[in-house]
Amino acid sequence: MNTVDIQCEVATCRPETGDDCAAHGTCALRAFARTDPSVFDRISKQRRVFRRGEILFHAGQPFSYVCSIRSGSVKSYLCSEEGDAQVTGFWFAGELLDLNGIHRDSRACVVEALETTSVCELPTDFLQQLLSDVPAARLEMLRNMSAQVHSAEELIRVIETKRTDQRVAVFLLEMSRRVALRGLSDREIRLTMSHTDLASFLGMARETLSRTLSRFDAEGMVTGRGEVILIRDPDVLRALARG
Amino acid sequence: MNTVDIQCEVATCRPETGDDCAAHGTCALRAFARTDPSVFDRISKQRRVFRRGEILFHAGQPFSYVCSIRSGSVKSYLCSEEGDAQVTGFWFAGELLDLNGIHRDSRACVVEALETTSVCELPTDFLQQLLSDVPAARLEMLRNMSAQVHSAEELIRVIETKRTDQRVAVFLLEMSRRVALRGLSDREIRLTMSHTDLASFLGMARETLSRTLSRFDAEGMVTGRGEVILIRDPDVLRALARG
DNA sequence: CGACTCTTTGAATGGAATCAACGGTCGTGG
DNA sequence: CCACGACCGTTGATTCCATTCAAAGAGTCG
Repeated sequence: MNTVDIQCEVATCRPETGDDCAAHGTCALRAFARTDPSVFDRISKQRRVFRRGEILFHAGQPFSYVCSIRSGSVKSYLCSEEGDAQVTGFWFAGELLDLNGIHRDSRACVVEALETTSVCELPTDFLQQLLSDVPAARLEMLRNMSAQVHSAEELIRVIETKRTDQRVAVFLLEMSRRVALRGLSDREIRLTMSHTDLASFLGMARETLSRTLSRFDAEGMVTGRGEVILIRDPDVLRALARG
Repeated sequence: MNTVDIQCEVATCRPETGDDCAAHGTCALRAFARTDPSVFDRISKQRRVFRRGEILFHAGQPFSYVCSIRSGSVKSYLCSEEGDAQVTGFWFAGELLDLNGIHRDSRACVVEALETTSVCELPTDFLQQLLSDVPAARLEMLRNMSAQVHSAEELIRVIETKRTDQRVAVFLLEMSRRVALRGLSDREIRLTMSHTDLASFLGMARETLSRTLSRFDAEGMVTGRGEVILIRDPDVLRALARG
């Protein structure tokens, strides 16, 4: 068994069950089951697969389960009264979705699959039971939500203080960090979302994003601006992101 | 006993102890002690008072207690490597501070008193114990953190999609909502922070904020732009905020 | 009273949005 | 198999909102 297999031995990530989980040790639900192997089955039984464009859930629906991504990627977005969508995030294997819906017992945003995506669904009553019985689950849940507050505030800081090209640099570096966490190359970024989605997330016009990526390519910082972007010069990117 | 006294009977808010808590039923620590009056004393014993400009804690310090505001107000901010401060939030009576520090066991931001401010400090080991023993505390903590993720995302949406004058309108309405929660007039906004702080929070230059408030005053939507702002025409403000 | 900080207002600059048109890709259906 | 339309991305020209620069005014504290 190699390293990846060892990291995948718990909770949602069991190779022996024919698993497709790509979380590679980053799965937040892992910790929930750490002390009691019997909960493995209960968590891993609740699975679903969505294809590109399919909706995992809509804003306003009851918050009946916590959703964790096994593989693939999704975007979350808000719909204003005027009908225009504001993308609030992109989520990858191992990450928990829509935790900001808990405080109202209903989904805060729409979540849509960006590619074929497999998820685990943890019913909220079972979550409550886990939080009651398993100290590690309590800690993990606190840490996970805390991290989400942190990353939201970090995004605010970037949007408020950085130019558009710096925001793009920050995003590429952040994506690099996230794919590296999952054991993949930190040089190869797969953009499963459209430029329109990404521009919305970064708070700029899609034309501006397009121009920026073109410039990064022309200046040799990255290669490509389509689905795959290769980071050529992380140091220059970091210098730009720093401002 | 009037309504306010009843709302203040628990946890950090007991009039009979000569209390100065202004949370008026919005105190997040309330729920922590709901089922067991004995924890009241333990929570309410840990108090401190800070004067304007004093630091409650610095970024990077160990996360040894959760801090809840009894009365007064504070700002939280990040310091970048270049030394410039980015204000991440303003916090008032009943609100929990720096929950985004939990995931690293260290303070994520600097918190500074904007006026004379009284706080409750709940040691983390005691918090863990409460989360283990008191289901209501678990729920409250989840909801509170979820709400913080939600409000951060809401701020992102506002900053990314609204013009500067719309952001100011949104802020004033949000402040109106928050003071109303505490039983005060929803027409009178006390700005305990400087324009510089507020402009940083809203992602604009302080000159722009100043101009915007002047215009709001001149156009009759509000009165005053100093420490106290009176909302004259909430409907126009709402229409502007909606965009 | 004077030093300091914070706020206000004006004028000029600049960055990003918007408007507009073209090119590429994909899926569909003739 | 190719033509067509829909959608997405690219690039250029123009416009405008907000920042920046600059300076004066107001408030505060020792």
